[in-house]
Amino acid sequence: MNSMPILPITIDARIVAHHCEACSARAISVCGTVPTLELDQLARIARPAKVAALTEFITEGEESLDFFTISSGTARLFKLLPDGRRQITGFATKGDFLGLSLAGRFVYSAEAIDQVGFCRYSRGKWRALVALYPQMEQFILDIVMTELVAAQEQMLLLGRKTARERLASFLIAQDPHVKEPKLPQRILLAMTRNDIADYLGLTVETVSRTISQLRQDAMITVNRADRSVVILDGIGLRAMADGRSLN
Amino acid sequence: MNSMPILPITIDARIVAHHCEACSARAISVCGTVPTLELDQLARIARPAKVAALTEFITEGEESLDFFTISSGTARLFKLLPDGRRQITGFATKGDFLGLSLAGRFVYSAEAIDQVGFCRYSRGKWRALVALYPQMEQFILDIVMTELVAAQEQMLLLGRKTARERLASFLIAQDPHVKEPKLPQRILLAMTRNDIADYLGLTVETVSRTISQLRQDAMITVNRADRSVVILDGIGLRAMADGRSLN
DNA sequence: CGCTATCTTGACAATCTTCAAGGCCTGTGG
DNA sequence: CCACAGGCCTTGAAGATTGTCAAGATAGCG
Repeated sequence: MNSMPILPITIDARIVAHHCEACSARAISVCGTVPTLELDQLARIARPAKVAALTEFITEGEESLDFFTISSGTARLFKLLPDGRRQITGFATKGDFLGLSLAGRFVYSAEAIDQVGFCRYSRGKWRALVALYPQMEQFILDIVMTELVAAQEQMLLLGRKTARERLASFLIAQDPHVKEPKLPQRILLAMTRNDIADYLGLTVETVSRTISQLRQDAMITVNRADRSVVILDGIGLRAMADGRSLN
Repeated sequence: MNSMPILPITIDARIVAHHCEACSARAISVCGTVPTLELDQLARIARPAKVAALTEFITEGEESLDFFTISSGTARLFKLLPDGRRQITGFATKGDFLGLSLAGRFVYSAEAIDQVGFCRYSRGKWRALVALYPQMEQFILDIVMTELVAAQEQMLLLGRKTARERLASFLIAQDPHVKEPKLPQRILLAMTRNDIADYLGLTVETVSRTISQLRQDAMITVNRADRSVVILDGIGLRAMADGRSLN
């Protein structure tokens, strides 16, 4: 299936490894499982790239030759129906690992929301690397399991939550300080209202109206200029997200 | 974390292995990755059990001490909201592997629909076995990835498909002969209309009405006595499921 | 400074839900 | 063997949440 040997190349490893060593995504990505000393192995097969906003770099149904790890920016992952209905299955940011496939074909598309930096890896060469560093497989299993847990949570949201509950769930999940529901937290949203709608199984109008409601209820404030949201009532929003709210 | 050694027990392995060797689920389950000759290793840690219909054998949020493999019957996997709203995330049958957990707690509940047979495995002993048979980890990764693909497909269904499209998708997925859309196919449903509703993000009434519609449109026939459905127009149903149908 | 994207808001429509009642099937007991 | 009880399923009528269509507001960009 794969042919290129990854070992017998004899250029200076320190130079090759440089872009991986310096990569700020490494600490939180699969790349972190490769020991620093052997990072040149990874760097040799990583093909870094940068794409502009709105570039589709993974297309559902196409042959899945590569894996991707995101190093900067935000991408939306989505599935389409023939008439254009879109379901966003998730957003990918720094450190995320993309390229789930079935029978050699990608199962979703990925599009850059803003400028996105990523590394491509040929699946064949990647497999050879995983064989060398078994801890990578364990790490990937953890990633996939975490994603599966998130996917099931999203099924609950899409199948059973109201528009308000969906928005509350979404906003809380965007909050990087999820753990401490203290102080007002400011969230910067990379995605448009339309993206949020397609992620939550709603329309743009419903998203907009619901956000306005939450603002009127003094649970959040919104700044359209920089697409930021401040959570005023984290406790209340959390209760609403969990379906514990009265209305 | 785990302590019990799994190797030094000296009773006749052929006897211990018996219930695994004879198990009809082994061919399609993780258990199949353990070589037949070493099946006693697996049999020694497998704790077979049988539960009656409506027994909840996994509870969301409880400590996840065990894994499960289903050997017979059908179980529903679900998540609940505090007010009782339920989302069924999947159905498990012979060969399926259960017990996804996060931070040591189950992320969904599982309940027997009819009489369900399964094997329990302590997570600690299981890990020791996986260490011995690395192909098990690969197999588990494949399972989890397949489930993730299915979960994302279900997100598309829950977020963007109409009631008719949901029912069509569900019925097609139940058809064991999915590959060949020929001849009328008979499907035996283990679950109630209520289960189907909670799986598709609808109400019982909508499920019932939509099934009636499909019957009037001569796409299926339904037998309430044995809970069977016959697919008359597989092509049309498939088109509807994929969102290619006109109405 | 106007052009275009995105977002917001309003009025109306539709799908799906809710509430209610009746029918079907099974199993149990007289 | 038949009657009755209890699930489960189906159907109807009314209601509500969300979607659709349309127009206006705001902000970024040349």
